[in-house]
Amino acid sequence: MNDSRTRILDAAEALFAETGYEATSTARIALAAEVPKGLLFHYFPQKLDVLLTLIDERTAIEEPPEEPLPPDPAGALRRLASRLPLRASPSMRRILFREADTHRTARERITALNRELVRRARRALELTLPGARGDAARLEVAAATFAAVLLYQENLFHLTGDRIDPDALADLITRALM
Amino acid sequence: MNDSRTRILDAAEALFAETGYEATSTARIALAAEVPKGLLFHYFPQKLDVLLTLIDERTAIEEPPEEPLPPDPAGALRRLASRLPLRASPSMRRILFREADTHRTARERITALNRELVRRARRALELTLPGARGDAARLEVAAATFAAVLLYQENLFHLTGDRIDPDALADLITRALM
Amino acid sequence: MNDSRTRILDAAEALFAETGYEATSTARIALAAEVPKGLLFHYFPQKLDVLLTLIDERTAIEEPPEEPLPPDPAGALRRLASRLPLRASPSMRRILFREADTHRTARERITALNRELVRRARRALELTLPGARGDAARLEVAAATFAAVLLYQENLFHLTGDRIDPDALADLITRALM
Amino acid sequence: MNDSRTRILDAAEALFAETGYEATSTARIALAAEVPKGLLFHYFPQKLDVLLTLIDERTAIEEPPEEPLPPDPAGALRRLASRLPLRASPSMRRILFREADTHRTARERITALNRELVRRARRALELTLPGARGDAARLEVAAATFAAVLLYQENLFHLTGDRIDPDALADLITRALM
DNA sequence: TATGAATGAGCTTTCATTCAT
DNA sequence: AATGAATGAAAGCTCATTCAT
Repeated sequence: MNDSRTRILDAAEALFAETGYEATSTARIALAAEVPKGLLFHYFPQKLDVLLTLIDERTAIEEPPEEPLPPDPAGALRRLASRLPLRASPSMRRILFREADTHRTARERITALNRELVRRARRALELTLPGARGDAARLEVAAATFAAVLLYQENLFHLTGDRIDPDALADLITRALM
Repeated sequence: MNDSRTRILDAAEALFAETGYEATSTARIALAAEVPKGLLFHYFPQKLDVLLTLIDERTAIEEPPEEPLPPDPAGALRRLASRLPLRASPSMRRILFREADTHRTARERITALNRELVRRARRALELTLPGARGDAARLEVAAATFAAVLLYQENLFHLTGDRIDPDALADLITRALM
Repeated sequence: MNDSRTRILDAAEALFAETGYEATSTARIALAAEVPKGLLFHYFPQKLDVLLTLIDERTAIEEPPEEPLPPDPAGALRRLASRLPLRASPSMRRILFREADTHRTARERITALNRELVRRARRALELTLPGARGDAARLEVAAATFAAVLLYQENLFHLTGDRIDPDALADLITRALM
Repeated sequence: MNDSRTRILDAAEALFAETGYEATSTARIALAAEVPKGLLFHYFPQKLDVLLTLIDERTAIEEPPEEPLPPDPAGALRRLASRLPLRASPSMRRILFREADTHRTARERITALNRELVRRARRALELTLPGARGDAARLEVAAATFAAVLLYQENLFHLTGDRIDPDALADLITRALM
């Protein structure tokens, strides 16, 4: 139901990801969505509302899952690395990172994502390396580093082309704490 | 001499950094540079040329310095972290990262920066940790991780607000290799 | 209905005829048509489309009529001369000839007009001068000459101011073939 | 001597012929002439002066030659047809005809050319067909027709592509008067 | 909801022309 | 005579947005 609205958002998602928000005209969105130009403004009074709606409805920071973590630190980090706690299509991820510079809403999502990622990494390390708890500061740095690399990959990998193997990363971080 | 051209580039640099390339009109650039609109196109036939010229003339990947590295790995990494091998103002850095998604020239600079950064980190670790040379793969991951965090900071720090202490990072990486 | 589009074409037709395509600005067309500047580009994405549409919609090469020709050659040519097989206003005719040099579409129309004109003249002479059929080459030259003078008048008369009387022309051509 | 001025005129001649006066910018002329933009305006205060100078200096209507005409009418016309009494390069001829619609100076040259052409044709026919002198009106039409076809060829031949053989034309006109 | 014509501000770019050197 | 930076009006065109139907 409400086919048009969805088609508009689909088209905008694809175009924003490819060309960027500013360089995408509402006319092009309507054309790609096969919807009359006027209808776009029926659902989204301003062009900006299309972007905000996309971020609002098509990106979400996930809660940590219920399943128990693997007992070893490398395994725990590896599982974390296997999937960012961000429910969003590849297109939406690109949009989120690209527009974060200029749009608060996108920036807030990324901040939340970063925070959640660090929190999970910290918790995973705390649980699997009880001995390391003594040095809380070092553990924090390890968690932040882990999160930074994952977000770096998400954001800049398609630019630099070099990818860090998640397993090797998990292994590296673990070693630093033992 | 050639005051106007410089003023145009200065104005563009500031505005592109603040608002992004697409959202900055040539009229605003000319106004900020206090030159007539037409003059901008005398020096830069297309708006895009302003951006490309900025990247070309105001960003450069530095060659590694001559000075000897500190003998300890943490110290060597720390010195590396203290300054990216990128000769560019803070504004130009923002522009470089923001436009990398859509402009090949910017993307190539970042790729080169990443490569140079990894190369230096690798070399620093090889020289200061001769024993680690045995495990080349792990050393490579360590170098890449180090570079990733530095670029992540450069790119996303002003978004997430969390900063990883470079000294602690250097320490962490070093530990993982011992 | 669709008043604006027609008004734009009307205004363009008048202005192109008077000043030429290149020297007529879209702003002047919109002003003369009493429509906002933007609307012109709603109907015609490029300025050139206005010209091409005019040529396409407002000039047409006519098919020969059904009515029987007068039995005598001079009469037959005279009727031909009385009306070019070109359905187009005087303004459109001027535009067609003036822009033929630089626009293929206009050139093609004139070529078609020339061909049709020669074809009709040849046929008129063949039918009314059965005896002349023997010298096909001379008849062809006569037809081509007749067509050339008519198109010359159309194109250059308002320049030179001298007009050849069509009846006298028909008479002259006929005499040459007897 | 005065190389620059000549180079500007040469470049303008080529460009006006190819693209038309309006569509040729002074910058393009200067570029093609390999002359600084400012210099053009030193020699020609206005762009229009370039065109007027070209017409003034590089087109001229020729006086009739001294040599005696061939004694037969077809031969006399044939010689006339072999060369228009217009001293001008092919480029200048195109410019003359193309700009005649909008520039009085060009129009006046063509009018003069037409008049001279008719005058010569009339005189040729009078001299070689003394018997025809009786019907002055018919002779006038013949001369005008002859001139019209020659100018038509000059102006529209490269458009329609069909060329009337001058010998056959001379023959046709002659026959009509006998 | 749906439609696409209408609007006008603003965009990038072009241009003829000026002028200090 | 030579030069190219400077000027600003105006060009073609794009755009988000409105609105009558």
